[in-house]
Amino acid sequence: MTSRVLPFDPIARASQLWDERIGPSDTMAAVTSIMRVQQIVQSAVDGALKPHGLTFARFEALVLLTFSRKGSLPMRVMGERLQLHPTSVTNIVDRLEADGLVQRMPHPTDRRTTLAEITDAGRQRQVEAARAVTDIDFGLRGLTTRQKSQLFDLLARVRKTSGDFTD
Amino acid sequence: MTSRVLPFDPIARASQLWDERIGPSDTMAAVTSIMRVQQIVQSAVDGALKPHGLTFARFEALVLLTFSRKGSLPMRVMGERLQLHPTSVTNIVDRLEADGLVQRMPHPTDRRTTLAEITDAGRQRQVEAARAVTDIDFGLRGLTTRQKSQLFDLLARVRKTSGDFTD
DNA sequence: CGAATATCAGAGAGACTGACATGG
DNA sequence: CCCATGTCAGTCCCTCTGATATTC
Repeated sequence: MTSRVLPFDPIARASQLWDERIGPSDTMAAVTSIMRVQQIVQSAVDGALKPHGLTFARFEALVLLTFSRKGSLPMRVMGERLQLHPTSVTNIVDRLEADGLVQRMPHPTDRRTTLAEITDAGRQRQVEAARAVTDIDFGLRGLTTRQKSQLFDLLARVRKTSGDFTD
Repeated sequence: MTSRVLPFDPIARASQLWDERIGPSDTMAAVTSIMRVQQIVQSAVDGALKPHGLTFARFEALVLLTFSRKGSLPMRVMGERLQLHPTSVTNIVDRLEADGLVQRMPHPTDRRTTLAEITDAGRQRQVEAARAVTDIDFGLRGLTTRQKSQLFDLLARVRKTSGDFTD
């Protein structure tokens, strides 16, 4: 990882140079920061989930199914909610099913669609995994509850403007 | 991409259920949002850079070299600044060099280290690519300058707390 | 018939591990 | 001798494209 502590903020420095030589740097600084923090968080979460045989994407799928009324959802709906490519859904459900955490079931009325149903083992694993990630605060450190809420609000604007949802 | 507009915010909904069934959801909501926005931005930026034969990672490397005093940096330093794994630096410089945008040079005094030096073609490409990404605002839409600055500040706290830098 | 759902094969990206050669 | 630097081979995860079978 070349995990070394720099004596200055590399993004702030790049931002300053960008401003001097290219133009307004507010967008560039925000975007680069998002990229880096995503990397920090992803790495922390994946590390915490590894002992439980999950990645963040698989964990999210498991949580989504846990939260669903019947413990099952059409694969297409999973893709919508998690913003995943259809082939990614297939892949993720493959892995979860291979581990016995999820089971593919036929849809009762529409024979095109496949339901992914969480198993008892899946529900159990979800609880353990949720504890693992909350124990490390999802790798998101240094923010108060209020600041996390601000962060969420700012990012929600971006998601909404980008067409993820309306409301 | 299953690019469909949902009539509600999927993260807000998941956050509410998380709160009811698992515990405080502020961290989960913030982290999930970061993941999603990173995906939005990455996809937009990579799309804008594709016609120029660059990815965001390669673009960042090119910019870093452009900003350097001598137009060249040791690979190790590039890894530090861009927070990249040594093998990723090798990979990225490989691609840039294959496209003639960068040139590997021996270090004048330390024969262990290799310098990556930007070429004239590299500088030119960097200018074109910078225009391409700024034209689409790096895919970061819906925020004012002030909000982008807030976002940067919040994320800088996370980066600093996670040990990216001190100052 | 056209559209929707899911799958598969194959490509590309970057991250990481472990091993290695070279040199300070 | 130990450590630093860079490379290589190989694995993993996710993403996307294009093609396909099935069903609505």
